[in-house]
Amino acid sequence: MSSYRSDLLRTLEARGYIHQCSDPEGLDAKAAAGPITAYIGFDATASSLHAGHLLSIMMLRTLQRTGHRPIALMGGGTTKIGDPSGKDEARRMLTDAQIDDNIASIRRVFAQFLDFSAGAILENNAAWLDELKYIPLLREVGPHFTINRMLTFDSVKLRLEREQPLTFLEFNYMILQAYDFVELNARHGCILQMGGSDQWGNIINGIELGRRMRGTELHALTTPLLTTSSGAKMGKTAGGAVWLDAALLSPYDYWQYWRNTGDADVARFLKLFTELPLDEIARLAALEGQEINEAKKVLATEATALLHGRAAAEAAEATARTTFEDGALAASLPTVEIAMAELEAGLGVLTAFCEKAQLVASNGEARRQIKGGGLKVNDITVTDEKLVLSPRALTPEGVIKLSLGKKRHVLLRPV
RNA sequence: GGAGGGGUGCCCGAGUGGUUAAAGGGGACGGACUGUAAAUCCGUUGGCUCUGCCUACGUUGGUUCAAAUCCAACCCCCUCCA
Repeated sequence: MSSYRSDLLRTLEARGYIHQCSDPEGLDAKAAAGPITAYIGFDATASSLHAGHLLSIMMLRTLQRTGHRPIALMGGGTTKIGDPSGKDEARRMLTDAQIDDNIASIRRVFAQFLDFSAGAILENNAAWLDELKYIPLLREVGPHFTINRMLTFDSVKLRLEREQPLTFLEFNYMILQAYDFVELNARHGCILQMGGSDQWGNIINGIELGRRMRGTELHALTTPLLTTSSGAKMGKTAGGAVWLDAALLSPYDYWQYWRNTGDADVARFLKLFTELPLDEIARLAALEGQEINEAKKVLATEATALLHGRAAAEAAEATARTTFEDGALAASLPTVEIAMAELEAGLGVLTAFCEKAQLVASNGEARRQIKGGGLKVNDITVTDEKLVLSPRALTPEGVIKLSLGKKRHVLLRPV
């Protein structure tokens, strides 16, 4: 298997990043001969990237670490179209302003993973797509695409087969993504586009277009579609998506996400989402039973360190240790401040959990959780929804610990 | 423009006048078991000032003691025809 000569492909292969590659030998030869430039495109649909994007981000990072040049392409232009791949319905239209906002906050994530002072490039395809003129584009690109072939792509076929509407707007997406590849080749000598396996069709279109328009040889490399071993898509958790933004998901919660990885996924995730040497990972992966929890902690800390920094990662680990292993009260748990006067006046449990701590979405949910034994105050299960918290509930540390289930805790601190 | 089909809760999907906050499944959350895992089992899954009230089955009106269910108009989607 490890017949690759280039450091890049050897690393990607060994760590499990490769699903499909258009021309492994050819790409390997180029990567072995000298630095290559490769890109991955990112939608600007949401205000932050989430754990589902992490695989792509790590791939760009690996690229740079093995001596090549990564381009993170913001889809400022293509997001206005909407990729129909894998979707039953067109997504709602975003305004230009929303897209710009999203891009601004997404850029910050890349600053964590890539070194722009060392050659990494950040582009936004709005820079060229917005300027395109319809007729010239049609004449330049149109002849290279046959409708016959476009209809065979999964993204299109799926919609047609399921009798779901596919608008002309979305139908154009693949053309623009193909155009991006050719444009990046012209601008930066980019010869490789990477992405998730669902992007294969789109990437191949870019390769074809490059060959027909310019006679250049381009390459595709996709990652496996990442699911947990239980089949769920990556990147969902109790509170929603696993955002790669401390403002949307705290480093502590991010650490918790990785800490709760299923046994069957630990080795795979260590290879994909940390930069530990493979022999160290092999040692961790060999742990069994309760000991595998050690491997999960390493995974959580390493993954968190990449995104939020080593200090934040270790702080999260320490908080978790105090809370779960020592059963003690960690002052570093998420904390919500309330007015002392409010507490003195008596604070209803429902209000405390819902309005203050926001552990539950409504008073009704708080009631249900109480009936199901899911809420605790200072580690004592709440049995009466009419319970009123007063300053007497304060622990010696001067806080009240509210818990939903076993894992989610919030401290109320009167001020 | 014409003919037909369709729009139900987070998602899928049943329901064609009252006992329907609405079957079933999925997902999600909680509990038990554990190892802060998986699998399994159990419970919950619109809101509130909660033995009651309010909001909800594309939108707006109407019929009726009573509508997701009947009628009208409108909006959107699909199929075929022009």
